Amino acid sequence: MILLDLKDSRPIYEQVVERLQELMMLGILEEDSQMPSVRNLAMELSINPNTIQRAYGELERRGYIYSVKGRGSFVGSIRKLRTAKKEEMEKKLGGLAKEAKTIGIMRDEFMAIAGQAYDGIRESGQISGEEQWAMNE
Amino acid sequence: MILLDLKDSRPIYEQVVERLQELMMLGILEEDSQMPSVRNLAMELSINPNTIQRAYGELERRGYIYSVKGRGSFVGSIRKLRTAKKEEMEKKLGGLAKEAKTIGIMRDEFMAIAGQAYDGIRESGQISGEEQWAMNE
Amino acid sequence: MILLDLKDSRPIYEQVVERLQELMMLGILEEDSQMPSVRNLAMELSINPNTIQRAYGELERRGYIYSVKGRGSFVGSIRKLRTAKKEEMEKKLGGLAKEAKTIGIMRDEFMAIAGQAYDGIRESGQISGEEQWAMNE
Amino acid sequence: MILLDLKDSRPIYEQVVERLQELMMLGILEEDSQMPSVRNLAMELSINPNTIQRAYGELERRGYIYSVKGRGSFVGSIRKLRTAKKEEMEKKLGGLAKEAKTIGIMRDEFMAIAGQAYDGIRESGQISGEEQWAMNE
DNA sequence: GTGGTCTAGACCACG
DNA sequence: GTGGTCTAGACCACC
Repeated sequence: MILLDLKDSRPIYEQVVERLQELMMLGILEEDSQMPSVRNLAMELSINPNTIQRAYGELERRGYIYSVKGRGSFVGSIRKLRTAKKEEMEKKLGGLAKEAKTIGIMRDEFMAIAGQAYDGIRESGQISGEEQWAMNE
Repeated sequence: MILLDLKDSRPIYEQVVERLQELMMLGILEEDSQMPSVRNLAMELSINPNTIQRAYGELERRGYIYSVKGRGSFVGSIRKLRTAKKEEMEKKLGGLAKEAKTIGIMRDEFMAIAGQAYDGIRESGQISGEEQWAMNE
Repeated sequence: MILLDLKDSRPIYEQVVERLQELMMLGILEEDSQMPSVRNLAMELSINPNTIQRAYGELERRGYIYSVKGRGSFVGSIRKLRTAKKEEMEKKLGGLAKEAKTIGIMRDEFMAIAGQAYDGIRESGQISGEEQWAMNE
Repeated sequence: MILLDLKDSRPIYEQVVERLQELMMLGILEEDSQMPSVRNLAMELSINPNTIQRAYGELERRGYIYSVKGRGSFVGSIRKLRTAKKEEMEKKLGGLAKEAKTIGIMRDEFMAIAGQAYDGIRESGQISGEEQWAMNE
């Protein structure tokens, strides 16, 4: 369920955070259901529990999960988060648009690229062998 | 010509790389013209020559400049670079589109956001048109 | 009578302690009356008896209740407790005042904030007056 | 300059965060000045660098400092933070007021306590021997 | 030298 | 069993 790319420059804990967010957005991790325990998930991904701990900390700070000592971590209210996530995306798109302008890409061309980007998504980065497979739900 | 933001979390060499790319795209640094020398540029920006060295290394690796031993570095073929840069942008947009899909944003909505992003770019304290000069070429 | 919020980050035993203190302050649990037995209360709240045990331990340590071996736990002298509780609050307020001073808040401003805090307490989704009952005494 | 109370139940990194915030608010750590390095501060306080790292991470997240890899950490814009801090304080006071109401403290009494708290601040918790002294500026 | 990430292993509070 | 904190020591990217 979670693929780690050890070759990726992004830190592992961030990859975990992002992937778990996706799983919630997709409804695979349901609201108020219990998250895998820090230790279990760490074992399944063959990484250190501290790394998972940090990922969970991030998720809690961002409101995606809530944790209770001695009981576990649980999926938070997803509806509220979806809008926040959307705003975040708008900001990223804004940055990209700005970049496009500086290299002389006009509006029409930019929109064309965007449309084509949305339509033809071929799994970026064909699975490169070194990736790890873990956590079969 | 180059503005460094020391408060920016991005490494300095990366800021230099990006800004130099822009200057080429805008035609301010012309094809086959000579780049400023490493030590000169370093002095003008008041940063370590190693940092410029690294920036130039990056630019060469990406094909933006070519160096001739004993003579200096020169701007590469801009036309080729512009297409490369555009492809890079397409890839980024693709990633964003993929992300949008996972949280349930449909095509129409995505395009609307993209258009709005291109049109209404208000950047906090942006100096557009007449940029500040930290280095006179 | 006691509402537990499993989503609250505070430990359950602490929620129980606080709520029982309130019930005494409000006179709902009367002086020298018998407290519910550990196992009864645990069953009614559907939580582990150990948790109630710990809550009672805390209450006894703080002087809110006293236990008689073989007979049970009983509510202590409320008058004494009220003053203790008030002192505790004074200490907290003192800490807050100290903090206020360090960031340059003057007396007038501090008092204004305090007054406004006492008057306008709008709690999100607060059930005031007729609270929900999780346990009928 | 920074006192750690190892007996305090609050985690060390949090004590460090709070103390550093105070030092900024008091102007002892000036805007845009460089913070002590992670390793140095850790050594001076005789704690693990990771703990300082975490404290700095918190401070950066909250906007109190900004960090640049390879250069160091620097004090951020304090003016903006002061207002945020004040709002946070209002919230705390609100919680305290609510608590006061539940135990039957009326408005007049609450205000009296608040005033007295602001006036007579005797350093809470006389230095208890076990505290550590470190980081003489 | 700097900050940032990760691992390994430990201890604590909570249920 | 759970999450949370801390230590010790390592490696990396950056300047």
